[in-house]
Amino acid sequence: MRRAPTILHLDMDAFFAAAEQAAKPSLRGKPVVVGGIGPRGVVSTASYEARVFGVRSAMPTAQARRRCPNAAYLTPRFTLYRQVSDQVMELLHELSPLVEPLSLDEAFVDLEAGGVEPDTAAVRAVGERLRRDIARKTGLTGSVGLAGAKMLAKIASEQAKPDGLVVIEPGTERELLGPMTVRTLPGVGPATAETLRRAGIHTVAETAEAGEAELVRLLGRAHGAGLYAMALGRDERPVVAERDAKSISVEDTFEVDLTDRTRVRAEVTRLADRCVQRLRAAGRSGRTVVIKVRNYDFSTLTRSETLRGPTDDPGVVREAAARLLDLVDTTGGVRLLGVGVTGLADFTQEDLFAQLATEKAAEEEAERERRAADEAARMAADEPERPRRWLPGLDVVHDEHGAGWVQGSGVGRVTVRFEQPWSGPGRVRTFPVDDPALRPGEPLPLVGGGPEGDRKDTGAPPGPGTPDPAPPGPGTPDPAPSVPGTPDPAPPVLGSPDPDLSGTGTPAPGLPGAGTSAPAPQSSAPATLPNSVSAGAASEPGTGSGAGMSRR
DNA sequence: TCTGGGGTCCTAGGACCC
DNA sequence: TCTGGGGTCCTAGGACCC
Repeated sequence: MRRAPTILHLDMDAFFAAAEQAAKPSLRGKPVVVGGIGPRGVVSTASYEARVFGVRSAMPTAQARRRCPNAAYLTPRFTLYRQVSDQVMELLHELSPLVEPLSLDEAFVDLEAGGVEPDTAAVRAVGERLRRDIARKTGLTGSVGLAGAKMLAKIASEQAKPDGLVVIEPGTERELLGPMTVRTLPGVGPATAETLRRAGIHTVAETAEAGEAELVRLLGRAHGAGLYAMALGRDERPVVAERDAKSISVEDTFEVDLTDRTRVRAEVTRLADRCVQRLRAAGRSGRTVVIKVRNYDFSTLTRSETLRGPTDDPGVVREAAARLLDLVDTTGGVRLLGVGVTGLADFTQEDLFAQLATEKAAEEEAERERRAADEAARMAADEPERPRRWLPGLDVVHDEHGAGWVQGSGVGRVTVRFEQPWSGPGRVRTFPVDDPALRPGEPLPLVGGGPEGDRKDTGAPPGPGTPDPAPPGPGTPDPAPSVPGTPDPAPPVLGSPDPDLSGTGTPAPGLPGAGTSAPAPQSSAPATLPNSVSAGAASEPGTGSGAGMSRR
């Protein structure tokens, strides 16, 4: 606990939704919900306008739609969010070398390590300047908390929201925290709160009064002791820059539960490949392969297998995942599948043992065969060249009308609003979904684009050569002529009424699962056989879990 | 029309070793 | 031959966070 509030916590306000509003002028000041669009989607972020209607993060999107039918429901555009996040993180690094990102929109900064004078006036000035810089550079707002400890800085930024700054003066924390609910403390979720409630503990002050021994009894060693310290305002955790990832995983929830075992196997294979792609992109390899299965009744289980050495070989991960799947009964229907890798290392098996060129060549040959088999499997699993899915919110470019975004689609049509971050609200046009003039586009920068911004392919060419009779282009402050009466009298149905293009990039439901998914080719991977046999294997199929359709 | 996707950390039991 | 004790690895599950 420092004697000056030199730990800064930054939290961008309604980040995803705010970025969408900055990108899409017609949505400014209106309720916007970013998240899963499909029948099983959940809300990632709701704009403040949508929160008024009770829409919250983690709420099922279906429920959000009931509460706020007129909001724009948009699929997330992580490419954009990452770009903006990079800009923000860059600003933070100008303050100190010690920056600890918590997510795309949140980070701690150790101002003391950045040489900022350890007094309230100085850190406050730094915080305010940061907020101005963020607004100037990204067009978005962020809230800043300053305190002598991480936990308190985070609580401060929460209190500062939206678009504010709060300093917690060292020495005042116990008084401040005392009356707050235990849920304020980091690490206290629904389960812990319920345990504490049953013990008559509701506030932070009551948590402190309970004493460490009691908390440890209730919650276990680590959690109890940690919580007790937090309740006293004690938090010595240092700000740590860039930690290496410890696991990499991918998962998909299906719009309709999977029952066909062949299809389940094909999906696990796809997930294994996606997981390895990410693993390789990160330049890592992993030793333990994990699969995750969520059943129709939401019960969830994992199975894992530790290999003899780390691998980034797609075939090896696929085969391990397939073996693990064999341990699981999926007859009731599968809602979600996941594949992950843990025990990450920075090297691969080949680096260590494959100096021999012959071995290397064999490896590559096997790899080629796998890819071919893969391709065949994909064909067989009828995944034709990816039917174009116009998800609401995504960027598009039209040959004539330029850059815009998908407002909705269905019954063979797609509705696009043509506007850019720097334009006025744009107008809406509808096309056949297979209109060759319409292509997916790239996110446009929120700030600094614009007519003179010399963008290529934004479809907002400043000069001549804009055949559109009434393009909402630059210099045309045109407030959406097609929508008279400013506040969208009939807010276009955002999101899609059409079930077949809902969803999150998961395959369309109702595929006949015609997968004659080619059996994986010969493994030939002696270096990565399982090291141990799962102790639980014997008790697996048929018994307990299989029939366990109880609970809930 | 209930409940995403990507992570982290902790606990607990069994195996295995000394 | 009434049975220690610690340490590490592996597996499974759960809570929590954004």
